[in-house]
Amino acid sequence: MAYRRTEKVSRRLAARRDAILTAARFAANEGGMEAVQIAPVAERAVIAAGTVYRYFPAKTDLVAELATVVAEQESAAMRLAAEAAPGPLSALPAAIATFAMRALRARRLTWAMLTEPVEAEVDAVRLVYRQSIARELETRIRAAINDGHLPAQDAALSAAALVGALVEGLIGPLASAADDPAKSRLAVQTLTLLALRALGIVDARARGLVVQTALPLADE
Amino acid sequence: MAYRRTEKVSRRLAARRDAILTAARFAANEGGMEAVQIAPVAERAVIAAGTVYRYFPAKTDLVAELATVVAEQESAAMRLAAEAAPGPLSALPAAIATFAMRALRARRLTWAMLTEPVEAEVDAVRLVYRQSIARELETRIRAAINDGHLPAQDAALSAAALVGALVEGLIGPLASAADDPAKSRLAVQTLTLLALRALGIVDARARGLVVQTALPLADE
DNA sequence: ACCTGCCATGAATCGTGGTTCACAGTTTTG
DNA sequence: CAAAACTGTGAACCACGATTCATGGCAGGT
Repeated sequence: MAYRRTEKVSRRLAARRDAILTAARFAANEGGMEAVQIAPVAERAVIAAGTVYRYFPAKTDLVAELATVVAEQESAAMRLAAEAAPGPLSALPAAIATFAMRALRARRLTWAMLTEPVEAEVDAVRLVYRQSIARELETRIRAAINDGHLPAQDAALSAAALVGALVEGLIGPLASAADDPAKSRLAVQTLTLLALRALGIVDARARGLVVQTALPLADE
Repeated sequence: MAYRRTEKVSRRLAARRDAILTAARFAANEGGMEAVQIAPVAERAVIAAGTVYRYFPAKTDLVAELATVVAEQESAAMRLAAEAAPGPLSALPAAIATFAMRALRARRLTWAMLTEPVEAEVDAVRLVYRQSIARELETRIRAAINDGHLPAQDAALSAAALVGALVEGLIGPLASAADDPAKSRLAVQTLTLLALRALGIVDARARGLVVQTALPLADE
């Protein structure tokens, strides 16, 4: 035996792997999925194209991992926000607005992960992200129903619909929300309100909840 | 001078052009945008690949025309349904449900036209479709607001959000709506209800409207 | 019938981007 | 320091799909 991977080397490898993922993420947030190409990503990570394949067997795997990472981060943020809320009712706007704000901050990435298409393989992979977001919402909707804050409804369907509404309203090609923070904030509020009403909370009440929810454009 | 295009020939050319468009539409509804490839489309239209280029200078143009045609058809259907309604309030569920039902009937096509991505060029072209649908809804929303049936709101934003909600709920990758007509019908109703609530109609009233609206799974 | 163009054809060409691989450079161990 | 095992490189390879074009027909006019 003549070689065993040292701790130091392991760290370097891990760092490089991260660099690749980060580069991919950057690319996606800049030019969408089509920009996630091996050569450019490699360049950004300051390695050779071939090297990428030492870390990921195929591009699909790279994208898959990217989707997983982003999905975890985003749903964690939503969960955190929801759990910080005083009750299941106010947890709803908290989760919704959190998703909305974060989506707005990295809109191209969100769009790429959620909606922008690609080859079938990659598409399948993105399901992960979509699902984790929807599931997070679904959980909150269920809780609110159980507590009697919402009329009975198909929570999964409502959750999916809300994801669609938020994405389309905020970052879809029709979205006007500029980079202007004031406008963004307004858009988030408007859509949160719309989402709450969609779930069956009457307008007046929903407005109250939206106002209550701080909706700060906080940084991570 | 020795040749002038005859009426008969013109007709044949037009027919062939239509055949190509139809083939493309078929392909899109079957395998999404990636299936809209020159060779397969040509084969379906029973012509050679090269011939397609006699009718459309580039694939993008073909897709563009397809998008235009579909957009016109769909928004016309929505308009028709809305105008047949007794008033601006019931025009809303009519337009919404019409879109929903038709989207469901040709889900892959709708998805391809609306959400599935592709190269930037084609993407730009699809905007036509998206916009025409959203605009149709927007018109109805405005009317309902003017008549005092809805609270004041950003009609364009609401319209975009609704398109997103409907698409995501009905034909998104998370949608469960099977081909089972009963389930489809239920999904359409559920989402129409959700959409009405989102616009600010209270649950009970919205339910009434949904029931009123025939929501038949009619054919064109 | 016979020129004169338009029309259709489909094999060949091109461009793009993922993937491979023989070779060069590093690390680890004895 | 040499051998062994691994890691990095980037040019070459491949597959795929849009687009072109030389060629073979067909229709329209004389």
